[in-house]
Amino acid sequence: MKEQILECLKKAVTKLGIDASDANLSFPDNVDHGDYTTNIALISAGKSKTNPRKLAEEIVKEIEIKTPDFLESVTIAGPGFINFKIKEGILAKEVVKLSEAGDDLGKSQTEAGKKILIEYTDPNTFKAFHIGHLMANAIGESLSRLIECSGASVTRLCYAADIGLHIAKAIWAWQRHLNETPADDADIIPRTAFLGKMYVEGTKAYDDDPIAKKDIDALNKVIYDKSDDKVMALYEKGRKWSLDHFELLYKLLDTKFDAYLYESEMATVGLKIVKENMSKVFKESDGAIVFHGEDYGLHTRVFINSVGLPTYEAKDMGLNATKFSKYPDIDQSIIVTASEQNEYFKVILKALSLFDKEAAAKTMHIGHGMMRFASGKMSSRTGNVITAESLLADVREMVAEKIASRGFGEGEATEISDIIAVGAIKYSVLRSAIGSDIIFDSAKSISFEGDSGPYLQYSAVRAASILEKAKQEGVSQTVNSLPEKVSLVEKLLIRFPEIISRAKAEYAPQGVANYLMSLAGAFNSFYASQVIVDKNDKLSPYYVALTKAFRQTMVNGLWVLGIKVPEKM
RNA sequence: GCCCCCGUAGUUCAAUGGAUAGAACAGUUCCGUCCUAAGGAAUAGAUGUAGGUUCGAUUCCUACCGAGGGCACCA
Repeated sequence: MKEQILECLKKAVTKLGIDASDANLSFPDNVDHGDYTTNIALISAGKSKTNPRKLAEEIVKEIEIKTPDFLESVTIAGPGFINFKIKEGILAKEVVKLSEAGDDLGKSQTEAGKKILIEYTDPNTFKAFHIGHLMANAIGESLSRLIECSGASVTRLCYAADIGLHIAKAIWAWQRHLNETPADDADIIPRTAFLGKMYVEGTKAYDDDPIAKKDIDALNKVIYDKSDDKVMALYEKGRKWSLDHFELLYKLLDTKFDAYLYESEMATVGLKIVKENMSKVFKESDGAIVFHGEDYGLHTRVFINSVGLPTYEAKDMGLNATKFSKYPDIDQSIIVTASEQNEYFKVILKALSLFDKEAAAKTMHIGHGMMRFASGKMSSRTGNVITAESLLADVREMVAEKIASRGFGEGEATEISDIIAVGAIKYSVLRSAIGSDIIFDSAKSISFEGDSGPYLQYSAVRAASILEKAKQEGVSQTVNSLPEKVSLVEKLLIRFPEIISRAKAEYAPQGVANYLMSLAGAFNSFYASQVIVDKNDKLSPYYVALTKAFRQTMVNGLWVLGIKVPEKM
């Protein structure tokens, strides 16, 4: 319908000598204004210095020569907006169609055939998987799903830091606490917690004690060179513990990576690339190999340090090359990290563009905000972090208390608690613009009411329970009568595909989150205002279809956010 | 010092340059024979300051104030 209105609008303005490329249709903020609106008269009146309302009148006159028959009215409002109202009966018919759509609702094929690589989460072995990683994962997963909705195929990559100074710090401390090493068959959480503690201790020693610093730097080289079996045994053990733990979390968070890349594998290839491009891109400076970003309005960064080890920068060069050699036919490579790396990635992409223009053009960095405490930044260096594990445990416990009186079996209760806890956490991340920081105080700041994940899940669950009742009461599946008037629910439902495609175009999952909130709110008002399942009401089959369309839209929309809907809650 | 981001109700967040700046939480009131009250209805409350561009600015530009991030051998 949108296409038909737009075409009709374009025809009308072209006749009046207005550039049709300015023609646009959007959703008015207030649904009373109509289903679609255009500000074309305002735009072109500005250009040609004419009266916008008068111009709008002329446009409407042109449109009215042959108005599409599904339109109720075309009116002018405010300073010169042209509002299109679709006949309510048509909207109702449209919703009945939506109720039969299923899992494809909201999906398109506009990007079919495209291959997209997306890297996110990027945890560090030997360090805690904290709520910042959880945030990164929620955002990356949602972006992946938005892209999948456009028909493109998505390859999810996880790049784990498993080499570098942070690990030398942890192992240095570990060597001093060998007798405290947890057993391999101990629970995974205390094992990785031990590693995190070692990291904090090693970092402190590195900063405070010059001798320890020297030892740790030397140990770092030993790890890169794999020159000491005892050290490597600790390294392998700790690395495996961390990776095993991450895997458990991915499962809980409903992320499935297609491939894992490790920093340790990028060192050699990264060194090689930097050395190959020494003259034109990288330069020697104080014994290190650097890229002079200043020449491009950026800042200088070290790619190979003065003892010949690749820094994160060089390894990123290797990572990038590996991505394009492993997946030669990709159209786009997206990297999602915290926004503290925004400037860093500008430098990296500039350097890359100087020797591989095509790869640089296909690569995009998306910076997401950071989880912060009201008192300041989280820091895994000092151990001032909340681990994903502890947040999940706290939130799960809050959910468990809420559902305790509902008589679920133990297994069922655990499953429901997981789904709701993860939903509550992910929603609290995804409801905001991804670039902005989130102030996080404690699990108490995760909401279960109002603008929250559980509110959305609850609305969908309640809709499911209505559908169940309709089945039991034998309300007819075929819709024979349609209402003359529709509610806000119908008007919002038909927007869903456009909401998804816009969120995808802008890499903005919060557009979906905000939409689902409005939709759920509209449905809950509708739910409260009338009985949906009623055998004596001839409109009941229609209301049931509406509920079905609502339920499916919620399920699909929440899927985009990486949030599951439980059977009951 | 230089560069980048951000300042919206008491709080946490929305708002492709457009119409009366939306929600939620907290506050004050209501709604329990009804499909799950994690719900619904009502009420009060906000664009840091000063300019500029524009028919129109929360949105763009400038300055100031305030808060964050980044700036050489960490990741």
